[in-house]
Amino acid sequence: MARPRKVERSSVLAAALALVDAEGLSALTMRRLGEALGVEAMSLYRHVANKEAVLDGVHEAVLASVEWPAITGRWRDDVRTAAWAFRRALREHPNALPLLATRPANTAASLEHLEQALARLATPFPDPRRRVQAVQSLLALVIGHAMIHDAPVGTGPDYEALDAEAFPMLACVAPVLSDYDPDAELDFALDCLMAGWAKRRRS
Amino acid sequence: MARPRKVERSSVLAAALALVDAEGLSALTMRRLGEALGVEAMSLYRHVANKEAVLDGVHEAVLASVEWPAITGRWRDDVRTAAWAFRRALREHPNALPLLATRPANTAASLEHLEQALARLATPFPDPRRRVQAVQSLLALVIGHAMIHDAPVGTGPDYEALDAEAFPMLACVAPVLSDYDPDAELDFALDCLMAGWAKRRRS
DNA sequence: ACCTGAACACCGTTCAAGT
DNA sequence: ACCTGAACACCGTTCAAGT
Repeated sequence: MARPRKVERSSVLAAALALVDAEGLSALTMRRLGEALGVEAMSLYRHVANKEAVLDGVHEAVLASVEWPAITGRWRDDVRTAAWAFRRALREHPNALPLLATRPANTAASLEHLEQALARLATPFPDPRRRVQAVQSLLALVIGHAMIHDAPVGTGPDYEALDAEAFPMLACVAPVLSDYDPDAELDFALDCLMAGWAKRRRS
Repeated sequence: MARPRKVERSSVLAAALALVDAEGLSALTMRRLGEALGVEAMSLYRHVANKEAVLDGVHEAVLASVEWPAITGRWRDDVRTAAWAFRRALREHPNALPLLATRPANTAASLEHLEQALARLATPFPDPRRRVQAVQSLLALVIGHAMIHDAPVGTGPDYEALDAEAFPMLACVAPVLSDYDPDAELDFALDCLMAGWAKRRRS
């Protein structure tokens, strides 16, 4: 592949993310990563501690790729645009999603990520505990949404052909699944969550 | 380990889940799985197509382990108890969480899972499209919540020691993080989401 | 019919050796 | 200082051979 010579930590992690995006997590091996950088696998150990550190770096790179929109002061807008910015970043790297379930959140990128999200919730949640609960709920919703909808396609279930006796509820909603819009789903979920927040605020 | 002789698909998958629970996904190898069953690795290929099929089976086993509570007809109660039943099942198998991001949802267990969740939402959401949006939001929230809170501990960030200049929002909420209750967070999120649903219903 | 041994093409990682 | 070759202990998987 490329031949950047002058290998360093940042270029190793960039190559790792590119490899994951292009061919999936299982394609990320030290040997293939070295190959992408025009270097033998063993050379990588000069720049990263081990493969775990590479995975941590990929996780961090994904979080760092979120482009946080400017804060306007209208909290509903700010929460919505921030959620979409996060969702967009995850959509760029669907193959990296499993890392969100295995990497502990103690990197600089993780902290910055949480910092940015918290900043959008200071207005509706003056109480710090509620604010943390709200920010984690919001992030959980976006992460879960990405998990459900960005899985490697494979062959999705054939909802037309399923057994209506065994799965009556699924059969009932099957017609809407043929042209289902995941983005509308997230918008709806954000609407509902924020409506609940607003209601809590008033009471 | 054990010596069940009479190896079959179901016992292979049960052993696989036990191995994942005990030592993590990376410990799940065909050789170790065979060892746990008192058999050589190659024998497993008589019962499962390949390792992918084992991972699919583990995923399915986790979904199938959800103990859906009976439906009472009070939809708020039913949604809440169902969400907690799902959350409890995920908590039993934190090491299997990454599989939720990689396995396509076309197994019998996946369909049954969705069927059960949909059944709790028929009352508040007579419209099928809204019902699907709501069910996916609910599942996304629980999945994301598990991802955020059930990660292999490692060393969480030391919120006491972080740079208050660089992360003012985190510094502000740091005091509440020392005794933070993830369960309360999910309850709060469910409250808010369902309050939003109720409001939508009225309008 | 079911299990195994040997084999192949891969892994992550170490370490002495090269420049 | 940085990279490499050879090596070790592992992988998933195939297939002919055993019982």
